[in-house]
Amino acid sequence: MQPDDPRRQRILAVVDSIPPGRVATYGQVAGEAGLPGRARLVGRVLGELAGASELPWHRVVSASGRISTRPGAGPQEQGRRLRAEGVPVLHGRLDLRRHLWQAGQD
DNA sequence: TATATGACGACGA
DNA sequence: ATCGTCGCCATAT
Repeated sequence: MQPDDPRRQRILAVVDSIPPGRVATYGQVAGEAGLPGRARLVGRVLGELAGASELPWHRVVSASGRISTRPGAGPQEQGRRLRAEGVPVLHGRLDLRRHLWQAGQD
């Protein structure tokens, strides 16, 4: 996946549009990016950011309302950032009903 | 060329 | 609610 791959560009643009205090699922981001059914691709792209980004990558969670596990301190950091903007995270979980981003509604 | 492995998700049991 | 299974597809080996 090249840095200038249009799919990657669209995915990052969608992530960048998620407002503070709200979260989006991997599948939701994929759909908004014009890549329905490619949730894994979203996770893959975010993984390549490796924190070296200003993008709100922490606002992307799984469809089950959980912070996806991964090696390292990523998950903990994600929970920390979400709580910092008003999204309660308990045991790696949060209430999607309450914080899911309604695309195209800001 | 072939298999394994994921920041995933929908479904059925 | 939890667990397998399967579809998905870019990368790594």
